[in-house]
This record gives sequence, structure tokens and C-alpha cells, in this order.
Amino acid sequence: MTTTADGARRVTLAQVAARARVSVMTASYTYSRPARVSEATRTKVLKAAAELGYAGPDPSARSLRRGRTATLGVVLGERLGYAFADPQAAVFLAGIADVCADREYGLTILPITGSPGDADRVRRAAVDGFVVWTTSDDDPVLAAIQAVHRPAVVHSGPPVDGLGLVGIDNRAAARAIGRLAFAGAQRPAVLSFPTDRGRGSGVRTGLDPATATFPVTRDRLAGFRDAAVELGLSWSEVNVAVCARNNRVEAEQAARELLAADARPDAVAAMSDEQAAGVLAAAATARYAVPDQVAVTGFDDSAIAHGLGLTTVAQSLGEQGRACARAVLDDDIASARGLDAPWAIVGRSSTRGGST
Amino acid sequence: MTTTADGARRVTLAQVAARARVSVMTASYTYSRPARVSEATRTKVLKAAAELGYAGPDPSARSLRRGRTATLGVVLGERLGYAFADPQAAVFLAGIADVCADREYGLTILPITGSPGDADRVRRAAVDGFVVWTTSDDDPVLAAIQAVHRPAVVHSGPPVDGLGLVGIDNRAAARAIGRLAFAGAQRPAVLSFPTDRGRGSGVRTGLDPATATFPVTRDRLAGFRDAAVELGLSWSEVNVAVCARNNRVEAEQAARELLAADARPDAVAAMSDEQAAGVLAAAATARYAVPDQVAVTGFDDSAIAHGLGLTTVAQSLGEQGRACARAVLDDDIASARGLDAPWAIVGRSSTRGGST
DNA sequence: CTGTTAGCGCTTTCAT
DNA sequence: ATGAAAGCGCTAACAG
Repeated sequence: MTTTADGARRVTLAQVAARARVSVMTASYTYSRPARVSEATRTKVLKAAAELGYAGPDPSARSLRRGRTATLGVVLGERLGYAFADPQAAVFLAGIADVCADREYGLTILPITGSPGDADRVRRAAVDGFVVWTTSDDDPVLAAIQAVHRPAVVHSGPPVDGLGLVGIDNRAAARAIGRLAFAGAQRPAVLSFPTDRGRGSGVRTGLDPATATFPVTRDRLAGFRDAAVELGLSWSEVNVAVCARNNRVEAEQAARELLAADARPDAVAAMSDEQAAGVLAAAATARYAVPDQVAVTGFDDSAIAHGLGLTTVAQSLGEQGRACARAVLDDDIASARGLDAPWAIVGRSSTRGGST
Repeated sequence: MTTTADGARRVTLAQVAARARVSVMTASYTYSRPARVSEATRTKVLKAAAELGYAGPDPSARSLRRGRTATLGVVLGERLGYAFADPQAAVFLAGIADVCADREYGLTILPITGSPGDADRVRRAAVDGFVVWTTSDDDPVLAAIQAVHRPAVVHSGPPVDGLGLVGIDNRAAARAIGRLAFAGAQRPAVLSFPTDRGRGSGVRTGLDPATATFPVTRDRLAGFRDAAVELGLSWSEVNVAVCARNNRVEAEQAARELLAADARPDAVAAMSDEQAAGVLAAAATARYAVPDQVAVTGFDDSAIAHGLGLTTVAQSLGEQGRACARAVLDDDIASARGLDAPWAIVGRSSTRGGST
């Protein structure tokens, strides 16, 4: 007779209790409130459990009875491979994971594939609440989350009735960094995140920010436009290179195209440091001096920005991740009521006027 | 009277059934087996549900009753921030996520923080099985997973009784790539992953592979030693620079140290393409020609390897992730019985002898 | 410190 | 096509 038989023969607390000759409640307390049980009894119960191969209370049963799952759901509006390729998404998730670890919470990832089953996966997730990583205005998953009546926070928008919102004022930040990027420039250009779920890419001119359905993209485009206009530049002539994904390789390719054009840009404002790194690489290849021939700005002040001398917008995605997780786990959505997270301009050597 | 009152007043299927004037079972079928219910009744039930703000069956109750959670657990032996910073870990996770999406499974991430609570978090996770991303021989979480008697697969080791194992033969692959790296070299060096959970870093000489408790590190060190010995080089004189984390920045720093030494290495075998990229950067800064003055090899043939002209070991972490997930979800651990995943040497321009 | 009772919300039988 | 009964495994609430 093997103790660890192969069959997934489930051992229950009742069996353990019977074997230890105690009531089921005593066995239960042994696990959930050890202090309430005498040393001797506890030993007896654990011995019986070990003999039977009982590994602790069933999580589903416990969740049902307690009314909470001790798990947080994180909705990523992308296939996992893309989401993890974004260093800032990683930092954001790490912030969430910190809070979860502190509170002994699990973390369920809900990657959105774009298929109709996405909403169902969200509805069926055994979680106590949700954090949604940046998505588009028209993401059907948002309605599903709204419908389940569990605490949820959306990072960076869109705002959804009943859900919390955390992030920075992207328009204001883009305007501020855009002024540095475009200062003294004649032909500014923008390297953009995708404008909508279709994720079309290519260079457009005079792109209307309002047409973008990703709030982050929309707000940053609007901010860049504000900056251009304030500097007396015509937005309708600004080339906007839209990339399907936020990564260095695509950005470099797009920057190569921009820089090869007749009216070569003399300033490029990118939407992330990764993209800006691609621009710097393309500029280096084409032997254009930064910032004299091309000024470049990033966004996020990620780990690579310092080494690259990148003028950028500093914000803490890690702290924002923690704020999202706390708001959800504390069921305090009121603490997540807007895009008011702190940000700051970090001037370095990639823009004209030097680092201040 | 608001329909969507704030209070987390849980709506149950029984209430929906009552309102729709049908039995609880009919209401249940409406969700779990719509075909078994007439069109008219289904509409009636859904209408009642909408009126009450019922968002579908409670996941915990369903899990308890059905005996499965429809969620897969993924154990990462690192803080999330580090795990996500490793592009190959991201690819591996993406592979797992693919399989989960196909089968309408959720994905719970269990980051290991190194604290005693880790094992508990694993035990309490409401998942049907586990995939464990590379860890050390002495990771206490392995015993916890073994104890819960649910299907589990460990990627790249260590082997654990009753758990599946997926990965490549790292020693053989390291030996093969090491021969290319060290061919024609006099002073080979190695850039290594951490040897144990302590994650000490620094340059060591003649490091005994057997002392490493991370199987991947141990096997690759052993393979590099095999290669060195076969080429008539003395392992006891080989400098091994151990990095605490697998990333480009740390690797570049370590490579800088190696290259600044009196006996400058003329070949560096790294344990990942990220590390190799760091070596290339350090070599470029120091103006050493690759491969003539320094040959460099990577590992994994990741997205960056091609662009860098890196000679490396190709393997598909994505496919391995899928294999792990399938083995667990099919409860077919037998299909994951060893380190026999395919790998191949990809010769490029970073090693002497050119690309073949 | 330990035990009894009740029931979390759902779905698997097995009827009708 | 619909329904009644039973119980998944556990723990809150209340005794003793």
C-alpha cells in the first residue's frame, strides 16, 4: 500500500480529522488558526495529514466559504509575449506583484487575445478584483469587468464608470517634453504607439490626435501637438510614424524611414525610451549628430534612459502598479480617481539646450 | 431603487431563477449548457440576470463543484521584475499563455520572493497544476509542489520525483557552443548565470561546476569545461565571471572587468544572448575586434542574436513553454520526462571560422 | 481549547 | 426540455 498513490484520490479535511480522532473543526483550525489549537492536538492532526498525504485545505472550497479568492486579476490588453517585451509593463507588473506578495495574494494574468472569448475568461476568473493595463476606449473587456461588480482599476485609461483610474496626465507631460524636443527645430516628427486596436503602422502627416482610441496615444499626440503649436510649428506638417508595437527594433526601422525622407526631421519625440533608443540607433547609423542634427526625446525614464543620455519624462510605473493593486485589494477605488500621478522632465544630452 | 447598487450584494443563481420563474437548474444550464435550454427560457433567464446585475456563475463555487479551477499556476523563481526582464522568460511565458488561451484556462503567476511564505502561497493557489521555471536544487517550493499531488512540470530542472521535466541538454549544448567560442583561443573566459540562490557575483577562476545549485548554470559550466578540456585548455585557469542577474547591463560591466585584466580573454562564452550583447558592447567600447581579438558566443538565439551576428545555441523556449503547459493540462506528465528538447548551433560572425 | 450546526453557490445525478 | 435532491470541502458562528 503506497502512501502517495498515483490516483488523484482527493484527501479531505474530514478524513484527516477522523484519522486524528478530532472534529473537523479542530482539523480546520490547525490550518487556518493554529493558535486556537493546543500543541498536542496540532501535532496529532499534522501527523494524520502527513500519513494521508493531505497538503492543506482545498483552495476552491476555502474561497467559496470565505467569499474571497485571495487572488488579484491583471488584464493585459496584449498577447503576453508583447506585454512582457515592454520593460515598463514589466515594472508595472512588478509593482503589483510586490503588493500581492505582501498580502499573500496570488496574481492571475488575463491576456487579451482579441477573440470573443476574452470577456468570458475575465468573467470566469476566480479573482477578488482587477487591474487593467492600458487599453483602448472600445475594449469589450472593460464592459465585462464593469459587469462583475468587483473592485477594479484601469491604468492610464480609458475612464470607466465605477472603475478606478491611475496614471499621469499624459497630455501635459507630452506637451512639456515636446517643447524640449522641438525647441529650435524646423521639422519635428513624432514616433507614436499604435492609435487603435487595428495597430496599423506607417508614417502619417497631421494625424488628428482625437482619432486615436488608445487614450495614452491620444493624449500624448495631443500634448506633442500643443508643444508644436506653442513653438509656432504647424502640426499639419508634422510626420507621425506609428509603430504597431512598443519596441526598439520597430522604432529603429520607422526612424530610419523618417530620417531617409527628403525633409529629414531635426527633432523626434518618441512615446517611450525604447522607441527613443531605436531613434538614436538609426541616427547613429545614418551619422546624424544628436542633438545638433536631430534632437530626440523618450518617455518613462526607464533603466536605459540614463545611459543613453536621453531627455525624457520620469514617472514611476512601479509605484503606479502598487497604487492600482492597493486600491483594488483595499476595496478603496476612491483612492484611484484620476490621472494625477507624479511625473517630471529629466533633461539630458539628447535635446538642444543641454541638460539642466 | 438602483439596479446596480454599490453594495457588493452578491446575486446568486437562485435569485435569478426565482425571478425568471424557473428552477435553479434551468438557470444553471443557461450558462453552462445553453443548448439544453429552450430559446424562450434562455431569454427569460438572461433578462432576469440582467435586471439583477448577475454577471455569471461564481467561479469559486463552480470550481469546487466541478473539481477543477481551469487555471494553471506558473512558478517563477524570481521577483517578477527580474523574471520579466529576461526576454527568454517572456517567450517561455508567452508559449504557456498560448496554450492557456486555447483551452480557456487562466494563468496564475506565483513569484517566489525567497521568504518562507512562498511555499504557502503555492499550496493555497487555486490551480489545477504547475509549471516551474528553472530553479535551484534546494528551492523549498519544489517540495511544496510535490506535496500537493497535482500535475507539475519543471523547466530545465532540477528533476523532482513525480514532476515532469522539460528542457534541453544544457551540458551538450554548452560543450558544442564552447568549442566554437574557444576554438583558436588561448585565454577563454565564461560569463555565467548565478551559481546559487545567494546570487553572489564576481570573477572566479577554475570554478567547479558541481558546486552550482542552479542546474542550468551547473550544466552549462560543465559543458564549457568539457569544450575547454577537449581543446587542450586548462579549465583551472579559465576566468568565470558570475552575474547576479541575466541582463545586458550587468554582463557589460562584468565583461569590462574581464577585458581590463592583464591576461585579457580572447574568447568569452556567455550563458545568454543578453549577456553576449553586453560582452559585445564592452568589446566595442574597448575597441577590441570581434571575433579576431575576442570571440563571443551567446545562448538561446533570441531576437537580438541575428542582428548582432552572434554565434549561439538555438532553442525554442516558446515551444518548451507550450510543451510544459500541455503536459500539465493534459495531465500527461509522462510526456515531459527529460531534457531532450531540440537545440542547434547557429554559427554567425562573432566566432572565428566564420558563419557556416 | 474543542465540537455542533449550517450553508457558501453551484452542478452532477437521476427523475419527469 | 425542465426539475428535485444531494453534496463538492470547507469555515463562520456559536455553543460547551
